[in-house]
Amino acid sequence: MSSRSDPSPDDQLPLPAATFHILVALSDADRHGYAIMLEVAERTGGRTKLNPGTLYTTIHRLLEQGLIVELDARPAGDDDQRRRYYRLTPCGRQVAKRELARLSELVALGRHAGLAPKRS
Amino acid sequence: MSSRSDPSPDDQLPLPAATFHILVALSDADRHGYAIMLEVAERTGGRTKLNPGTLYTTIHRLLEQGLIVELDARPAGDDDQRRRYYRLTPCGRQVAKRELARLSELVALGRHAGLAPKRS
DNA sequence: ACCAGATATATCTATATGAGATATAGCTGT
DNA sequence: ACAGCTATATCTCATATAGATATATCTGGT
Repeated sequence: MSSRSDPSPDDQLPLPAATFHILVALSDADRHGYAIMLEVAERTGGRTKLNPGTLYTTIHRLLEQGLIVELDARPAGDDDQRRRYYRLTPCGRQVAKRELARLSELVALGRHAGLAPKRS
Repeated sequence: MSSRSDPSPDDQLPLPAATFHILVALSDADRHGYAIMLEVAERTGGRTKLNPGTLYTTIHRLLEQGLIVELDARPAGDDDQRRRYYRLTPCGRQVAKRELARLSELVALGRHAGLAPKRS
């Protein structure tokens, strides 16, 4: 799939599904990888589960692309040294917003075409 | 990404992006491949364009999965023998609906997390 | 009738993404 | 000390998409 003649922040759209889930999970709090996994499962009512392979390779890609950053310090009260915390960058938030807008249009498209969703 | 413990019609969710676009394009009319391409471009305001590689390989997959069927006869008035027309099956429509519902939940998720889309 | 260009389908290779398995180490409670 | 959960990481394989290319058919102009 291609998206336009792209001189803009839409370059990386559409986002892979796992990527979008991770950005959403980070949109309201800094989290470590495993917490992202749990958060996605919870928010989707268990319907979508990231597996480790997808999760960590996607995290690495997001770091390279500058959509998220790793924090130096753990939040106060957390001394589990294994955890690595990540935060959405302004750029990452921007991309997530654009993707949400795109998905939103997609949904509108489907509805107008007569594909009313069962619920929601 | 995985979707549950699947004894149901959600087996094939989440749909690849191109797949969903094709199903939507077929949801209100029978069309041939090239027409699907144009339809998707038009419905998305030119923002999403299927290229031939993606289009035809996806069509073959959809035929195998029984989500669409190829029509024997061309619509009256069309004598372009190159065209191959496709129609959404009841099963295909069901899957498209489920996918729409899933996307719809995704959008709701993003909104609640504070990612308000710019427009729409 | 001829030709150019658009229409239409198809296939090939390469890359990106995701699933699933496996590994390893640090925590927590008993 | 041990079991089991938490947490990150990596490997291999399958699938999905992009992009290039090929080829045939149709349409309009001359």
